[in-house]
Amino acid sequence: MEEEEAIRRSNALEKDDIEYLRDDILDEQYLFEGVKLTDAEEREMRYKKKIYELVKKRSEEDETQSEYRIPDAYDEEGHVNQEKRFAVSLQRYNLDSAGDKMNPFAEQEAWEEHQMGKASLKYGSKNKNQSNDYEYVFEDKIDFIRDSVIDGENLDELHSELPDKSKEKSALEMLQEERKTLPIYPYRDELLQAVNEYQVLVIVGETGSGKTTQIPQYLHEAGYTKQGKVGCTQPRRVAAMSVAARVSQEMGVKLGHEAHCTSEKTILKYMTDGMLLREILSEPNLESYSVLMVDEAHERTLSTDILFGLLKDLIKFRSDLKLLISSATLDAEKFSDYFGSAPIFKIPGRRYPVEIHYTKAPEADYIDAAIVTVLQIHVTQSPGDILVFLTGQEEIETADEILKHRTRGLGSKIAELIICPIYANLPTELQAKIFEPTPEGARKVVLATNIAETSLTIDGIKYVIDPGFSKVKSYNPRTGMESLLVHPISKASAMQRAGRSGRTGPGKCFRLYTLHNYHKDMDDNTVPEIQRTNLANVVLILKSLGIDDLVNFDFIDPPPEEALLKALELLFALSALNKLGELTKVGRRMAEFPLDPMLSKMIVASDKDKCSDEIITIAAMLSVGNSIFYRPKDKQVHADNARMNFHLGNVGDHIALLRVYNSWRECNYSTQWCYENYIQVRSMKRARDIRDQLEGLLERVEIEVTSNLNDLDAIKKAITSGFFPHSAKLQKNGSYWTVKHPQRVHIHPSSGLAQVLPRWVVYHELVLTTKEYMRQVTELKPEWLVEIAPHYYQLKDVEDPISKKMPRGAGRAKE
DNA sequence: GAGCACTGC
Repeated sequence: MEEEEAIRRSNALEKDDIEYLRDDILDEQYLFEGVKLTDAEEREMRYKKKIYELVKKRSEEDETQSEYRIPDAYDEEGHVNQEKRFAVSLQRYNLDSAGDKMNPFAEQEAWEEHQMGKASLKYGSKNKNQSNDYEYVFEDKIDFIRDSVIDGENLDELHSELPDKSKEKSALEMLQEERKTLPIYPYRDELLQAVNEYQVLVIVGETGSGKTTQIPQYLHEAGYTKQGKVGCTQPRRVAAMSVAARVSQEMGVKLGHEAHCTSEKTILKYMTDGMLLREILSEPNLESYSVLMVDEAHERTLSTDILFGLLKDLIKFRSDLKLLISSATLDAEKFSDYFGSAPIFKIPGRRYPVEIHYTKAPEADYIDAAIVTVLQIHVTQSPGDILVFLTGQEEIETADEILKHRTRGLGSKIAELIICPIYANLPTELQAKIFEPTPEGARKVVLATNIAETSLTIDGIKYVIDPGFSKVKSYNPRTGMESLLVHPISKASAMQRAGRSGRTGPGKCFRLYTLHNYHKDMDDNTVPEIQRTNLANVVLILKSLGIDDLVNFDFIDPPPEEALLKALELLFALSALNKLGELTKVGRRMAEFPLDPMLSKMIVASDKDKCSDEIITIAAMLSVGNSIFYRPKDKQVHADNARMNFHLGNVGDHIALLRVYNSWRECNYSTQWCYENYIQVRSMKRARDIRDQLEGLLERVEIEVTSNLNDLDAIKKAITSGFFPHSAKLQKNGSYWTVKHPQRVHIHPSSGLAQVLPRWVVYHELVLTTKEYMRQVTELKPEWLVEIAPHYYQLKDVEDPISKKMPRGAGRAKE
């Protein structure tokens, strides 16, 4: 009976299932060797082995090649470059596949060998492998070598000087007591003296030293706020807001008065770096400030880099302005050099030691390696949660599935493993799961993107698994194409990731690459954003500040000259600059909007077509990005159907976005409506915020808010006024050819027009993934191009040889 | 018929 059933089931097995099955057997044998199984468990195991043997035997008969899981392709712009991935792991992979060709059953043999090894390990050899230098976390698949320990800092204080909560104290007094326990407190007077003495100071302080909350308060206490505000910039909005809230609590004032926000009385202001940048536009000398602190400068955001250039110049004219640059250790010298050898002031952080482990040999499949490592930690290491860094949503979903599968069925034999995925596009309700405390006896494993590297901290993490990759946005100024590619992280990122394990106690970090990889294949620092992004917006801001010689602007790291020229070229085409490179009236109006120039131009142009109301909605929706539609893996069909409702009539993606927003507004910004239509509430709220802001700005540039919803052509024309450089023409084979700077592109499959293929389109952006895709596409009448941008398009550009052969409308699906 | 790290205005 059991035999027959096994044969029947083995016939139905897919390749993936076989791998799962084998993994199950291996897991089970490894994890529970020596543990007495119940009868049922033993039967189950016997049964699984039977199926596996049957499948194995059959595959031998078929003489099929055994398959090794190939590491994900590392795509480069336009092609796949395997070599560029960690060379060593590649080497190993090549060796393996060479072996494959000679022996199609290599994998099966390896499995048998493995089983043999198991038998001998049982009798004691396991322990012999362990020594102090080599810590074998598991002998099975991945060997780790303990390499170093990042020392903890300032720990005595942490234990001894906690505030005495036994005495009766007011909340404010308690907060004041707590302030004194921060690592920065003993350095207060020394720091103030240094600020007094030098105009620019580089402050090096680990997270947890209290620098962000305390330094502005110290400056206030020392009287700097009598001459002007103390401003402090953060790369992220949430950080700025939460710090402001904390500080106003400590100062015993209401948020928005003494700390943060805009009123006359504001003395401490926490803001994003982008906000300060825009403030310089209206107040070039920043007269209302006496001190500026650029926090988290090592993150090198686009705005931080621009601020550096502007502030370096500004302090020459404002000798009374104090500048503090706060950074993590690695970049401090560089900042100091840039600001004329400014002194560096070091503040210890509050961190526990972290042990760093490297793999002994490179791992070709890092997802698999990460999963194995999770299971090993779970079985062999003391309690504490695990954080795994992966590159994207898809990887996280895959890892989630495999982990669930592998732990299922183990039931009560191992402690519970709670799997929590986290990435930016995950709906908020699901994100909350990672902050729930782990129940007694269970262990939490967080599968995260880079979001966990800087943007959020999770308590209770003791183990970090770092495969060493992340997705990096890059920009090709020649083609104007953006791409999001998997790339090895920098050493600085690796340190940051490791540090995430030592926040609440001593931690361990398992790096799924070798020490050799770390030294040879990883850059010291991540390439700053300014060198891998579209600079159109930056150039417009600098131009409106009267900075004309951009090539010689004092960037701390200059962007590629080609990117600057491309940006100038675009601004000229949009009529924001004249032939002399001077800002025009249109350009001045555009600069008022905190958007990419093509979006700003679209808004400014909407005045003419009397559809500014619709256009600012579209601009807001486009700025939110591609996180409007929610498409869970198990409900893709429903989600796609819901999405197509907004595309009825093949109106194009821009109008579809407008319909989404208007429908949401009509039902009173209902959350329920979002759920029903597979729309992300969070993104919609953000779109609403941006839209409100844009509406306010319309008034400033004296554009009336007018609605022209019935004339879709007017709306499309306004879109074209901003995006005419992004036009493309259909080719016979269904691909498109961009009109200027010709290259082959395709409509992204998520577009409502992907099946429709209009002859002419205007697109929002080009992205390179598996192909060159246009994302957010709307149909266009070619004569508009000549009408709207006669300086850019001539009749010959839009003459359409196809149209002479095909009647109008051919090549399109029925509407 | 593909796939999207993060952030900001």
